[in-house]
Amino acid sequence: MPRARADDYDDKTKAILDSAAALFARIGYPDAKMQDIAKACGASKSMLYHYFETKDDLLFAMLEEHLMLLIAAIEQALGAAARPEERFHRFIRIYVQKSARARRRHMVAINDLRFLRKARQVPLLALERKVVRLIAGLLRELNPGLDASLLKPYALMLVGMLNWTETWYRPGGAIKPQELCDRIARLFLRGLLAK
Amino acid sequence: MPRARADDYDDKTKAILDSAAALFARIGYPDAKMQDIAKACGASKSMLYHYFETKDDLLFAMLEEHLMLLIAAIEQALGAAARPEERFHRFIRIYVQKSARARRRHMVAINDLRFLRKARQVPLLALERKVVRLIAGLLRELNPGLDASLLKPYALMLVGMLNWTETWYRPGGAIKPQELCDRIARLFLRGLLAK
DNA sequence: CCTACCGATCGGTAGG
DNA sequence: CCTACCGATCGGTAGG
Repeated sequence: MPRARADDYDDKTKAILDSAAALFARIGYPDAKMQDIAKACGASKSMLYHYFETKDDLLFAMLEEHLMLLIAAIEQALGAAARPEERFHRFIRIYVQKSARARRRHMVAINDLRFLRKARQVPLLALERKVVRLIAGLLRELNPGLDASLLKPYALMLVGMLNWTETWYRPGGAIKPQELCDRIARLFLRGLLAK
Repeated sequence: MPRARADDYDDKTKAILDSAAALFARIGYPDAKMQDIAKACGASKSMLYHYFETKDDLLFAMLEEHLMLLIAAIEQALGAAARPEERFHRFIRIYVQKSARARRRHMVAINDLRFLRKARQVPLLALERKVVRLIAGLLRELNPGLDASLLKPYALMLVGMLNWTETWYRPGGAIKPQELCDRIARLFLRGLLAK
């Protein structure tokens, strides 16, 4: 009979992913060595390989979990019983006002997904496209007159603006997160709806 | 009397940087080996080290040249004798409708600058900040009533939208480059100026 | 779960 | 004696 999994197996998996995400976000996936991740979470390199078969598997698990959580959060915001404008604001807040933990993972998704081999990227890119589809659907509600072929391009313009905030915006600075969300939402909405 | 530098020294330098930029843009700086760059431009690895002391020097030279050319092009577009709105459109066109060569370098600037060590990043980050300053100055002309502390955040929102196009926009697709530029410019301008 | 390693491979450099 | 390279290989380190 195989030995039961340790009680704290899932906790340790999360701890490893948190340490790795912080390291990947700071120095990037290629420069983050398994040795460094191990030290950061008080484990041995061998222990890491007990939880993840390869370094790529670790990155994949991190990004898959993050993107699925992000999609679930977006779907919840978009499913609310409210006017499209209100749901748009909710979406922006979900996307920008993430926890520090989610922000680090989002940076890794933006910067380091490309270091997975193509076959491993495919399911993650499908999740990213689902985010774009959800946004495009919301834009259609906001501006029913917009040519359908332009919904995704506009969604991607918005995603670009939002993702880029990870490179320059610091929540502790002069602009409060709520204000940033409002300004981005208003800029985009007015631009989209202007006659 | 020292032997003169080979006549084609500058040509070879450019050929190396072009091959390296294409490779960096496709697979990223860390995975692009000096050996691969050498093969791509029909040179030996030793020849590369004759032109660039280290791999980092090669990346630095590529990005410094690109950012200085970009700034020069932006300054020319902004210096034109025309209304601010017209100069804004010129700026967007400069930034989006780059040559394939410049697009590859821009992708490298976005994705791989972080793999230089901190000290080497500093002068390049200063050039990037100059781009933001130039845009912020233009936004001030477009909307003199906007709080000065918001000029750079708005400039960065625009930069995000523009830079992100490198990840999804293909010039050969359904949307012509000129149309993309017009849509981005109008979206942002209307959003910025809406009452 | 650790130390001790391996097979492979890297950026950079030697002699000529 | 210089610069411009080449073929070969170094010391060190990575993931596993």
